[in-house]
Parts: sequence; C-alpha cells; structure tokens
Amino acid sequence: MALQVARQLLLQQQQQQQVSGLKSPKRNDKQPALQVPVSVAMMTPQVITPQQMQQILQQQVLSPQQLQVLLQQQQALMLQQQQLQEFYKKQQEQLQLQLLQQHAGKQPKEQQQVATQQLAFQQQLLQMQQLQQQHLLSLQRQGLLTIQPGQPALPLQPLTQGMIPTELQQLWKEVTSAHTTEETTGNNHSSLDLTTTCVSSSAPSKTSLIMNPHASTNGQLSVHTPKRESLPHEEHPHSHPLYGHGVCKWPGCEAVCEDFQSFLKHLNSEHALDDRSTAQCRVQMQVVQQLELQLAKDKERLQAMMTHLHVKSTEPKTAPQPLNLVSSVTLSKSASEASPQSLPHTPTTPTAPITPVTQGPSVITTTSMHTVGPIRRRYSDKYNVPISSADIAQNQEFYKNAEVRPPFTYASLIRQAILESPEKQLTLNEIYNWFTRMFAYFRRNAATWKNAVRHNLSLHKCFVRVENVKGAVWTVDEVEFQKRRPQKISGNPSLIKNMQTSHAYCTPLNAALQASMAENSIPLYTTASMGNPTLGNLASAIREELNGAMEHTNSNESDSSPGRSPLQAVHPVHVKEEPLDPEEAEGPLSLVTTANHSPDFDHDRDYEDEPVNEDME
DNA sequence: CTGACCATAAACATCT
DNA sequence: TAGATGTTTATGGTCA
Repeated sequence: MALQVARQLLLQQQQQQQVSGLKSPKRNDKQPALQVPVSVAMMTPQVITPQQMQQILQQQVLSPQQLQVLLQQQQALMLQQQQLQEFYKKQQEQLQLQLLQQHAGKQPKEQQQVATQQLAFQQQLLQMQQLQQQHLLSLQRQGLLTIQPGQPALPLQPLTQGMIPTELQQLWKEVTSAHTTEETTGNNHSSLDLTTTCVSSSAPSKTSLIMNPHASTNGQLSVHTPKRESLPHEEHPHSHPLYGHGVCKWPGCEAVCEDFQSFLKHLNSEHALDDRSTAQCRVQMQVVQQLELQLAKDKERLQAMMTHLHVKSTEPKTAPQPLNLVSSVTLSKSASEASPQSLPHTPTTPTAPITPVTQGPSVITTTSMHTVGPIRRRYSDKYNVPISSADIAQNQEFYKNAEVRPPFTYASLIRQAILESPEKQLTLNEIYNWFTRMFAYFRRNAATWKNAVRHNLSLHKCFVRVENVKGAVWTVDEVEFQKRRPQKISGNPSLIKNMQTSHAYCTPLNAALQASMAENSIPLYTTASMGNPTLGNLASAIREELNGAMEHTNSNESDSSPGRSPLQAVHPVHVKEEPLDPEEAEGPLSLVTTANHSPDFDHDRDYEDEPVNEDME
C-alpha cells in the first residue's frame, strides 16, 4: 500500500517535472508558456510530498522496535485520554445525579456535600490533567512533541499530527505483523525493552523514546542516504552513515556486522524497502517534523535573545550563534542601532548613499528568509566580524530599515524574491519591488541596481524568462542555481567549520551538507515564525538545497543520485543557450524544481498590494 | 597567475 | 517618443 502511494506521488512529481520543463525558450517563442500547475503544492500540508516520500523511501530511520514503541506510546496516550474522558463522564453523571437529588431534597447540607464533591472532582480532574501534562512534557523533552504556546495542553495532541490514531494503530498492526512481534501486550503501556535505554519518564506510561536527537537527525534531513537495495558502497566502504564500529547504526538495531559486506547484507535483508519500512518512515517523518518545529521555536527564542542583547549593547560581538551562515559579510556587527555611517559600506558602490537610519530592528518578524544563496564577499569583508545566520534572519528587519548592503549576490536575492512569491515567478517590476521592500539599501540608486538585476536575470541561466499572458515573468531554474554553488562552498571553510561545531541538531551531517545549508540559510533554521503546515515544504526545500549541493560537492555518484532514478531523465529545457553540462542529465533535477508552496503560505502576496514607492534617486 | 564569480556600467534592441 | 524590459559586452575586484 505504502509503496503504491509512493509511486503515485512520484508519478505526480514526474508529471509536474515534465510540465515545468516546458518553460518557453528564451526568445522568438512567443507562445504563452504553460504555467506550472501547482498540483503538488496543492496538497495539504500534512500529506507527504513526493520529495518527502522519496526521501523517506531512501531513509530507513526508524527501527521496528522504535516504531512499536512509538505506536504503543500513542496508544497509551489515547488510552489515557479515554480514561480521562470516561472518568470525567462518570463524574458528571454522578454530579447530575446528586444535583437531582439535591433538587429533590433542597437541603443545604447536601448542597455543601455536593460542593465538596465537586471540589474533589475538580481536583481529581486537575490531577489527571497534570499527569497528562507531565507526560506531554516528557515527550516534549525528548523532542517528540511540541506544544504550541497557545495550545492547551490537555486535549492530547496526537503525537504525530498528520496521523490519526486509528491510522497509527493500523500502522502498528502492519508493522507488528510484518516484523517479529516483540510481545506487544496490546494496549498495555508496559515499556518495551528498548524504552529502557532512554530517560525514563515519570509519567506512568511509555514516552521514553529511543530517539535521541542524534538518532533522529542522523544524516536524515539530507539526501545523502544510501539507496536501499543493492547500492554498492564499495567506493566508501566505511562512510556509510548506518554503519559504524562494526554495528548497524540503524536506530534501534545495533546488529553486529563483522564487516561492511555483512552489514550491507544485513541492511538489505533487515531494512529493506517494504511496507514496514515505509510505515516506519512515515512515523519518523512526523517525529522529525516535530523536532523541526521544536528547532524553529528554539531558533525563535534565540533570535529574541539576540535581539535583546543587540539592543542592550553595541558590542561588536557576534554572539553565540548556532549557525554561522555568513562568515564574511559587510555588515556591521551591532547592526541594530549603529548608524549607517559606522557601517562599512562596500567600496564597490561609491555612490552608495549614507543616510542615518534611526530605526533599529524593532521586532523580529523573520519572514521566511528562504534560501539565500551565495553570500557576497567583497573587498573589506574579510575585515569584518562574521555574522551569524541568526543575524541574517534577525537582520531581515534590519535590512528593511537600514541602508546596509545585504551580503548576498544579486542572483541570490533575485532567486529569493522569486521563490518567496506564491507562484514562484515574478515580473521584473515585482522583483524590483521586492528589493526595495526588503532592503532599504535598494531604495536608492535604482538605476544602478536595477540594471544589475536585469543584468543578472539575463546573464544567469538559472533565471528563466517565461512568457505570460500578461507579459513575462521570471522563474528560477533550481538546477542551474545549484550548479553555481559548489565554488562558494569550497570558498568558505570557516563556514563549514562553524556549522559543524555549532549545529547541535545536525551534527551528523557531513561538512558539505552543512556548508550548503549554511550557504543557503536554510529556511528551517531562519524561519522562526513558520507554522507546522509549512514544515514539510520547507523540509523538502532543504532537501532540494542539499540535493544540489551534494550532487556537486560529491562528484562521485555514490549515494545520493540513484535514489531518484525514476526521474533522472527529466530536466527542464534550457532557454539560455549554453552547452548542457553532462552532469545535468543525471543531476538532482528530479527533486529540485518541484519545490512546492503550501497554499496557505501566501504571505508574500502582499508584495503586489504594497506599492513600493520605487523611488528616490 | 589564472579562472571563476561577481558588481557595475553601458550600449543596444525590443516592446509598450 | 519615452520609458520599461532584455541582452550583451567590457572592466575591474576578490578569491581559491
């Protein structure tokens, strides 16, 4: 079943890919280009996107035991909730009964009794609630569950938002039947042996999940995962992320494998692609989403903290940032209230105006600073203190107000603008507007930077002009964009290093991945305000980013590419006549151009509404 | 030193 | 015709 779903999704993706490949040729082709249908984007956020599914299919992240535990926990939670409800119901009945009696008798003494009973009941209820909250907390502590701030803790939030309990149960059944059942005692919340390997929670049931952050993120946001069957790892006999120290590192497995060959055998036999694995992955995906959400929240907190600190002091320090996405940037450290005069303006813009900007980055609203590409390193950059990713996100607001040159290339910014648009396409004028809207810097010298924008649009083949009914819009060819980055990555070792040392959630990611993440300021980590629905999309966007980077940084085909085989042949038609790179044929294209937008992620629509006074000179 | 990348400037063409 | 939109070339700086 799951396989069928996966295939279907892949098919969808493929179709979309094909359509997206019909971008109109650059010139002399006045045919109105087909607008890419956003079929995938229309999917509900909870639905697994093709990318995700594919990703999932490539990753076997959850062991049967883990899945079992998860499901058991879920069941236990449900049971608990059920019990609570029953309890509540009984109490209500009792109360009603008593109230009836009371009405009949009308005796004050009885009233008192009832009152005390009510009190007792409420206390009991409270206890139960506390118990559950405790439980939830423990879940949360383990990164499995994220309680929304405004969300009442009591109505038990399903462990996995996208999966209804019955579905989970079904999954559980499937899994247990498919796999060697470990004496699962049904609804009993007795912990499995595996659960004991974790911090046991004080809650009366389960919740000790075998998933530590490491396990859950063990190379998994990435594409860099082994293809499941018969993928030879001979090239990198010891680099398999699931194999280490003679042990299968499949979460919860820990099977001892003498050598790599036996490990492969084990991997293929025990963790093959089947319904069970798929189910595991689905669950795991939900778990990961929760983790991501958690991360986003922490990120937000961090930003708030940093904002606070920035406001407090003009100390040119970069703060303990978890992500150092931009290692060299022409941004003054304490950008906030430092007047632009103190900012190192890029010498390349002699005409760059210097006007005092009084307003600092008031509030951190952190719009989804999607994936800003290569950072712009120029001139005096190296003399500046590196800033962090948090700074970038944080400075979104800053850039809006201060006339500081954004440390990104025009190409990156253009791409950013386009990707942020609902349709992933913008007219030239809309791009202009985005620039002026998002960056105070671009509210001046319009002639200069607009020319630069046009120049970039024309020059880079990653930007595709699409004839529209109303005119022409510009879109981004992700594949092409990805191609441009490797140099950047290699160019910033410090960046990589920072990533490696500081990013707790992604420690297992290899340097290239991290670097690429850094390069693109992965939305996930810079988007504090995003909601859960967009997680999937963002995550897929990340994977896309990583895809591209991996393809290029790891020129050896090895792991990543084979998994996407079904779509390898499909690639967009190129409009800027340049010789097709050979790698293009087998590139990461299968996933890249299908970045989908959540339908409700249309906040960028206001770009049009908001006529930027496009302006002063 | 070289090549890749980038920004800037500008000439030119085409479209509205 | 003017301005917007695209394309192309030239030049110079940075970096690995």
